[in-house]
Amino acid sequence: MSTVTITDVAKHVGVSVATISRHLSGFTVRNEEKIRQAIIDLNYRPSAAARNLKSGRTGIIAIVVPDITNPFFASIVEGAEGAVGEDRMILLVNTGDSRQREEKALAQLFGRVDGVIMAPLTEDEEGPSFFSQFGLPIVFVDRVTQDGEKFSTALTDNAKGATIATNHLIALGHKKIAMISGPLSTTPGKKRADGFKASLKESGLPCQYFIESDFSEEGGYAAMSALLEREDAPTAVFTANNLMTIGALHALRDRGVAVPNQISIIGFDDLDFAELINPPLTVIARDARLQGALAMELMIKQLTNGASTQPEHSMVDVQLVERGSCAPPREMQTIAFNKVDR
Amino acid sequence: MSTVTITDVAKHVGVSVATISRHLSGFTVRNEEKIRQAIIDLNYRPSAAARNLKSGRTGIIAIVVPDITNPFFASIVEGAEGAVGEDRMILLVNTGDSRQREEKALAQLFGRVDGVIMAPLTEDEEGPSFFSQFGLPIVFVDRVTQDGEKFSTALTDNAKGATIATNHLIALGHKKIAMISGPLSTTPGKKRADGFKASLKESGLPCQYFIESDFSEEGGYAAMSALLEREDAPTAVFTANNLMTIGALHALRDRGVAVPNQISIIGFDDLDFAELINPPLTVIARDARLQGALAMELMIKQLTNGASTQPEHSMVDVQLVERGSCAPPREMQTIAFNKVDR
DNA sequence: AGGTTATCTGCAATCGTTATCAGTAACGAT
DNA sequence: ATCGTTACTGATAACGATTGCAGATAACCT
Repeated sequence: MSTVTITDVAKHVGVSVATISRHLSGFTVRNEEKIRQAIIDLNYRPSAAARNLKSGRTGIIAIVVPDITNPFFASIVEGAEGAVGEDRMILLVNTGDSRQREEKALAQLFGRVDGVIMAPLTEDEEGPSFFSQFGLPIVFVDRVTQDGEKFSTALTDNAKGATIATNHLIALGHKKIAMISGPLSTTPGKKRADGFKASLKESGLPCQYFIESDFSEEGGYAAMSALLEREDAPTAVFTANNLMTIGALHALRDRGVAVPNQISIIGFDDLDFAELINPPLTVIARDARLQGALAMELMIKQLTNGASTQPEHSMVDVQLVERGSCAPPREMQTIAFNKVDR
Repeated sequence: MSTVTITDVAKHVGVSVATISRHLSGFTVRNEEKIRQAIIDLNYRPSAAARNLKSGRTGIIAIVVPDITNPFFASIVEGAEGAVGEDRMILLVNTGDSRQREEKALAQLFGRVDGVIMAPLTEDEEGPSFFSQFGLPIVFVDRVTQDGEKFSTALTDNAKGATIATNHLIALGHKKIAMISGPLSTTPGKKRADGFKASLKESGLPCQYFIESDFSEEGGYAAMSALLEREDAPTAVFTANNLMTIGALHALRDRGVAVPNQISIIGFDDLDFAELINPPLTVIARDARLQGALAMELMIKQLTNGASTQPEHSMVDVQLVERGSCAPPREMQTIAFNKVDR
């Protein structure tokens, strides 16, 4: 427990501190064996603080996420963890969706870490980027800020995902398609909403069931409830992230709305239990772990190549996982019936 | 990007470094305003490394968990995050269920952090506790090592939870009750198994469907599959954690076994979507966030009171959340039927 | 044995900050 | 004018490691 330093080891062996230091950094020294033994006997551990001070490196990479209990971000972190390598560690910061905590964290991180992988809360930044003032290497994951181009990024093909989801519903015959969107101030919020709207327009459908929510379970619940209360309710809904999908499903359940009989639903981001619910949930899936790993690789590349490195942009693909929560709209039958009726 | 030090600020203002340092630590100095301005102009940020070296404190508390993608541990982390306070940060280490990574992490953590909150992989430790060799303040959360008594702990009332679950099934009339258990080498694995076995014994029931698994989704799937293949399959099953519950549910679904009609299931740990599956899942729930917060509080107490502090042990309560996955066994009817038959 | 390398060694400076200590200026009281 | 008190300041020694430099030892060759 005592604080045994390199000097103690040197004295114990009878050599200078320089020799011990050299041994530690892998040089061959004369009393190799004696030193090794002394280190064990004294239970010596080099002071990380002193090393940092000399070298200017900490061997720590920070990951800043808005909400660690969101399985998506947990997977990002896990992926990054897996790619971090032997000689570095990860410092996790959970900003809890608070802009204030995000700022404070970034300020505190300076000097404590070699770089920051982050999913910023919002793209809306007044003036020159808030992040430029810190000389820290930054890699954006999942989300970027306005001037994100200047940094390396590991993003998802959001537009494509939204397009696939929307077209899937359109192909099934839906005309009244709703979207429960994330905040348009975030990258995925904006991009997914854009993809949705573009798909509707391309098919000549009006965009009349668009709700901007907040990526939270509660938000999804509220938005779904609002949609269901409309006189002319939609027949299908695209929820822009996992949490809102859960919220929406709760709302549907609470009101006894049958899926996909009365309403079809497709979510962005797969869920662990998507197959367990009734009916199994159709989703747009992506590899979050891979995305986290990519972000870490970009960071490490930047760290090893020095500040001169050009920013790189990687993107993970999305894909449609059809299960059972989407079906043709009930109106299809009604319309057919009407035709016969005439 | 540049590396502006306290000396630069001192020169810029025309005072000594000592004055700047004093200003930074809150003393009143003469050129207050000038200094403040210089700090902004030069964009000076005190070097954390140098401060650490002087003070011996880092302001960082590590949390070591086996698997961050497990929602339970994610909540633990979130709870701890919430209780960490203004002037400290959290360093997350995900050991990925690897003993090797756990050891390495702990060694690397030394000197980098002021304390460690950890959920160790296993209780089985040969010889004197592995952790004693590090002079780090340690708080165990959810799990302990053999000599855990010497450290502060924030645990769950595992025995009580298992007892409630088992008795719930017994009260419904089940005789053939299975348990898909976690590793008996872990605290929750052992304690929950003990509670299960004690409950059976108390009711005079044999313990013939006990499977020791590994707290993973795959493990739960395999265990459930094995149970279903037995000639004399159980009528109820108690799964010892969230992941294994998910795995078991998948196995049931894949084989088309009806819940709770053919088999009842109760899980330890609530799940976000427990209400969404069909039927809604009955579980033993606890407040993981609270547990994480408690662990952090114990750590902070230890840090502020110094090493002299007596270890404290806190425990979070559990409770039964009845939904729809448990019902009386079908045999009840069969038996009645058989009797009539004779 | 002598000379020339090739290795290894210790000394001391350095990283950026804080703590100690002695010192100076300002001010009021005598 | 002198003294004592208060309130601040600057120089300097740590904190524990790394590293360039110069010197010492060993190894090698003729």
